Amino acid sequence: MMQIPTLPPAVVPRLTKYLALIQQLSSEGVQWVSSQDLADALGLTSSTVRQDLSHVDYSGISKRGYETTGLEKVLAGILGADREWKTVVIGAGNLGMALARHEEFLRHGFTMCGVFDSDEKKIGRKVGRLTVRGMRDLPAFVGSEMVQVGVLAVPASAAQSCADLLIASGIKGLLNLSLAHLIAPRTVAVMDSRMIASLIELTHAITLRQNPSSP
Amino acid sequence: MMQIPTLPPAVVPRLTKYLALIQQLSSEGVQWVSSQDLADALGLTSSTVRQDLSHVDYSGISKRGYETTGLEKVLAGILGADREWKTVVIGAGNLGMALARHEEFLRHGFTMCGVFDSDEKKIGRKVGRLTVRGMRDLPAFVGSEMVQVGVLAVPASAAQSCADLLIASGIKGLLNLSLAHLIAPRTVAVMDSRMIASLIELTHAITLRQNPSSP
DNA sequence: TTTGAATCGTCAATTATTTGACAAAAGGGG
DNA sequence: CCCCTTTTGTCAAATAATTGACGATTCAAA
Repeated sequence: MMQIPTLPPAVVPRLTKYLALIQQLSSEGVQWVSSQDLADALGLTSSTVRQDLSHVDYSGISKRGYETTGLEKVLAGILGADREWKTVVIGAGNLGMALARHEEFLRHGFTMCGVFDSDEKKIGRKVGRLTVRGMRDLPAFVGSEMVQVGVLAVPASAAQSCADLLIASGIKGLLNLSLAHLIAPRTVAVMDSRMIASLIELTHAITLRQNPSSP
Repeated sequence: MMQIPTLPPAVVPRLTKYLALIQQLSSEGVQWVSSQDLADALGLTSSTVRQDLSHVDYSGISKRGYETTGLEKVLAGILGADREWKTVVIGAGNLGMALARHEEFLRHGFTMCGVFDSDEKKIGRKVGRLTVRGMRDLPAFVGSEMVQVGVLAVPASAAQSCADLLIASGIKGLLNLSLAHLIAPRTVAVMDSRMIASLIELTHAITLRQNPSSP
């Protein structure tokens, strides 16, 4: 079985950046990429890139760098980006509906197989080739369809209760798009991708830059 | 003028979490919150919370903790969450349209004042009370409306060129929702909130948890 | 074949972050 | 009023992340 050593937490987000960039490069026909190339493109030092890639079971070659196709394959394997992931969206508001139709997800291996909402009025609506279902159907659906990933596109106030239902249904991982902090057992992975929080960090950064005491 | 000392990078994302939680608590009528309360709710240690808040010009009181309304105000000031931010969305696909209508943005002070797309066929479509405009109108619009924030909801391949146009138009900050890495001058703040990248980190975490060598 | 330049892998030094510890402050009960 | 408990603010220790340095390797050109 393939080795998957635990990586330092700071490394994982950068591996996703390397993978994204290398996928682009290899699709453009680039065959070799050096740690310096990656660093320049991503605003890092080449030392950081080499240190990160030392955690990965793939060797570069002096004077050439890393072969894009090989490194792409290894990174995708470590990150799980070489598999299909059955995914449901919770919340059929503007955001949830848009995500259910977002082709980018499919392109990266996330197969949207259901959209759920607690609002009776939304049940039955069409979203692309899917139909909005009620929350009460969720546990059976996740169980029978072997859904692994749930995307929470619900208001912060509903996020924890939706998460609890998904967890009880046997979901493996949650992507939280709400501003709420989710509590989950260690057996379930949770990642936050909170646009509002990012926007607030952004306005902090803007304020700093406009302030004379900034660096 | 208000002090805005530069904060350690690791602290800022946590301040947004404290703010979100305290806003919820104070709306529920909670008047005092201790570092331990915050830590428990967010999965941190109370030491980290106190260390973080020591960067902030606001004192707690022994035996009580921090007053929610006061701390909320100070955090909001530091993070820029007490102001209005004129915002445009670039990209009128599923995601861009959904974001333009997302009430959560407005509720947090981000006033959507324009949606832009390079696709001629999309120009003129209605998005709530807004109308999709062409990219060529963007520079004049950003300038005359004093738009400060741009949200990039375009494919990775178009992200950098859209960013360049926004930067040339005088935008102050960018929220990048694409998988691409953006390059910008230091005068323009950039934050990434890449759902696909988060999903890939999530599948890595799921894979780890299913692997016997995991912690 | 030898030399020179580019680039890797790794180690050690530096810098940053998180944690634990505790004196001082504040409130409440006797 | 004094003591006991809770909780802050801060310091120093422990841990983690990043960077710089350099020998080893590889390729290409002389």
